[in-house]
Amino acid sequence: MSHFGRTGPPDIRDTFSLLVLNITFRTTADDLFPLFDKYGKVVDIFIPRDRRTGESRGFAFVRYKYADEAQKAVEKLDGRTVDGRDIIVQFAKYGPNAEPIKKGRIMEVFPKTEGRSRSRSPRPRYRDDYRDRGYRQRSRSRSRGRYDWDRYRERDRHRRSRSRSLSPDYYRGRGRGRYDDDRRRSRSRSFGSASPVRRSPSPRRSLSPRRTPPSRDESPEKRSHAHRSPYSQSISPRDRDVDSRSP
DNA sequence: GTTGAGCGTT
Repeated sequence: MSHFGRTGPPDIRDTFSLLVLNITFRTTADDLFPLFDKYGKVVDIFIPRDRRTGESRGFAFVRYKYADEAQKAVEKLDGRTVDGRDIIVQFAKYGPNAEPIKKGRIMEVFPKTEGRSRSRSPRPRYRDDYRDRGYRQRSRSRSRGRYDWDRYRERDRHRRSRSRSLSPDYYRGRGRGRYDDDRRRSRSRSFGSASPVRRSPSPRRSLSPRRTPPSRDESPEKRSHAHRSPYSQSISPRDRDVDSRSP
């Protein structure tokens, strides 16, 4: 396989997804491919990006064809320094559909590792050992605490009075718990078409009655500036050549 | 332009 991430999940019939955390925000699938491919057959690599900025979130998903290979990669690449940062490789806990992995799929199905002390406990919880080392002494302050966001919000308001509901709302959805709730709610809505509207059609207008130019859909300039190729997800640099080549 | 807990797309 040359390129991944063509148009969604290729085929997850018996593939094992590995979650790579702590990767730099600049690390791309192309950088992870050679690393993971060396330890096994990588079926696909996907790096979730942010909808707003489009930047990597700091973690990636590597799909292996075989569990033993995935386990090997986890043991070999877990803790390795990539791009100046030690990445964390572990088996994905949830599936692509925000659903828990079924048993016998990704959890632990390595009869070979039985000899190891890691028979059934691939990992205590998270990187407790890492914390012990003092990797995260700064507490679990998230990426952007309220501090930064507060400043960002103010600054934003000064610029274009961007709807602040966008920032907190978007990040609020990060919790998968809300997904479940949302989904369930959606189903309920189907049941009763005459469901009470919970959200106003134009909440931002109420929030910003002063002036909210809808023309600025979403900083078209920024988007234009973002020369992020559409295959940013794919790790096929050759495609770019083909596309760049003259007719 | 930055950031650092976590779990994913056409």
